[in-house]
Amino acid sequence: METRELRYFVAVAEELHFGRAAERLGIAQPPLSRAIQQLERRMGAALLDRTSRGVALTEAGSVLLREGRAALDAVDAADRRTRRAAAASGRPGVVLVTKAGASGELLAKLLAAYAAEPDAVAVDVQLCGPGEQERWLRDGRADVALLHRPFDSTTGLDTEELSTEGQVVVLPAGHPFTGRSRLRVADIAELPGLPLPRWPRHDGSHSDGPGPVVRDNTQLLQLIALGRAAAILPESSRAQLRDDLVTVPLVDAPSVTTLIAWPPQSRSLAVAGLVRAATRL
Amino acid sequence: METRELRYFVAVAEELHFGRAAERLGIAQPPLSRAIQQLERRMGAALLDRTSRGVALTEAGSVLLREGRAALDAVDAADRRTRRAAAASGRPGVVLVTKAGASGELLAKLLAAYAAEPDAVAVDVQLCGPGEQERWLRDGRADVALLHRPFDSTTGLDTEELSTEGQVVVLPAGHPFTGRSRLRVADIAELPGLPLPRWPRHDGSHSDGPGPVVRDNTQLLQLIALGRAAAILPESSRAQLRDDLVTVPLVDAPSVTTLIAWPPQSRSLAVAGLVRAATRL
DNA sequence: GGCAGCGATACCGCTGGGGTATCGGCGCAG
DNA sequence: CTGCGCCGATACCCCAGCGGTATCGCTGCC
Repeated sequence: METRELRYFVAVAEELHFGRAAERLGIAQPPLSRAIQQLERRMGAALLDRTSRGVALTEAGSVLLREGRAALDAVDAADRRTRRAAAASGRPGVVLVTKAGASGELLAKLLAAYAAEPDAVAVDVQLCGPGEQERWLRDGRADVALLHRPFDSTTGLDTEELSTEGQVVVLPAGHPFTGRSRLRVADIAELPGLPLPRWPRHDGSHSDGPGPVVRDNTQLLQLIALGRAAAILPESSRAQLRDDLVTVPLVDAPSVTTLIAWPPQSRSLAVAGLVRAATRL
Repeated sequence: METRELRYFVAVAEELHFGRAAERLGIAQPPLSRAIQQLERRMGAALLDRTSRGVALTEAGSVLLREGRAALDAVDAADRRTRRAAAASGRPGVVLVTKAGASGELLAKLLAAYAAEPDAVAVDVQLCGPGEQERWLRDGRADVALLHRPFDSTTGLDTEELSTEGQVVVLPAGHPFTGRSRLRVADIAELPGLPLPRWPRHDGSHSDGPGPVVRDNTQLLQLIALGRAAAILPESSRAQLRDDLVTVPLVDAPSVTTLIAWPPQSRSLAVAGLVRAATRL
């Protein structure tokens, strides 16, 4: 199976429409139809159910969609990491990715501790959207990541736990609850007029609910300051809050664990050094 | 990057010889030279150092070898799992792989417990050589495996611990040590005339040493019975020993943990059921 | 019944992958 | 030092197959 065929199939399986998939791939529709037919013939299996009004995945097709995405990520990773190894030949570097606005203090300490090691190399810090770190590791854009359990999935990655912390409720200054010394999750559910915000899912859609839609942390904090929302964040994010916001510990919220993670087949000395520095913090 | 190019490169990188690689790939040598040159041009990086007497990997080349193998495994996995999904359409099955001659009793209990579940599907049990389970999971030949820490690597797999046991020394009946109630690792080192056997490595080579070379368990047990070797095995393997062999507990050997493992992106209900049954044992 | 949307088919041109023959460089035996 | 053998690169040819345009056949809908 060639990666070209896989890319074509994944495009059709995602769009469920040959025309749109062809456009996305930058080719005409007939060659795409032919390529998928040929793939099905070679696999000896129907991957798509064609009706005259569109396309649906068969059971085998949905297996190939899931496995094919993973395979394409692995191929992309091979490509990117090879190019990086070639470009950085001589003075290698390592790419660390983390969610914007999380674990800032810990990251600073980690970078300082690692830089003090004798064989330290340059660390390129990249920020990405929530939940994207795993993808960055799997497709080779990054070599090592900081993740946060239970928000990020760690399946298929090697990890080391770094720290655990509780969560706090973030409220606008002056809110009646700001006098409390502690809150419970049940209290939040009925926070008068302060719904929790809704983040976009990976596909761009949103869950139903009353909360305002936010895209980044600045929006979130602004909405809280305006008295339109509340939020639940890890304790450590208090350091970055504007002073018109108040936090109250949330005693029964799940605690947040920060982990350092890397792709399992990584044999890089630099990644090993970072992990060592991180566990010694 | 196409899988064809990757397969070509991996072949050359493994053989370090264009002629042999071409033969292995079933093509002539000149197209192979051209394909590798084209790959290097497209990657913008030298992957091989050619001398007139052979070939060596550059730094970027060894990165591509490691990452490329992983990518090809992922592509193979997509292919195999799709074919299996298509072939088994309607009544799905699941492939479990384990080392021959290990954890037999536990496996039997697991299969019985799983078969008793309401939505159980057929389980195809495959046996493979030591240390090969990980590969079977990664390239799609199997869906779930029984592994043994610390012998098998679990990097890149999701796992659940099932049981932990000590190890015993296996001796021929009549050996002076068979009277002992316990032994230490230091005692084994100087077992008079009974060296530990040597297993072949993945590449077919052997470590140096006095022990006889063995390829499977039957050979091993026969050699022990003949008084030519001793072995260290997990306690549970006592059940399968011939009665001309005697075991003595080894009190300071690392304990052996049996785990159930599956590929991280697995979303199969059957695998989930097996894992559930296993953890409930 | 006509039309619009969608995937399949027919046909064509040309890129590029694979083959054979041969070259050029280097280590080595004599 | 010279001739030979080994190895990868180059030259050149052929055709499989990919991509393009034009069109068909089916189906749901106004």
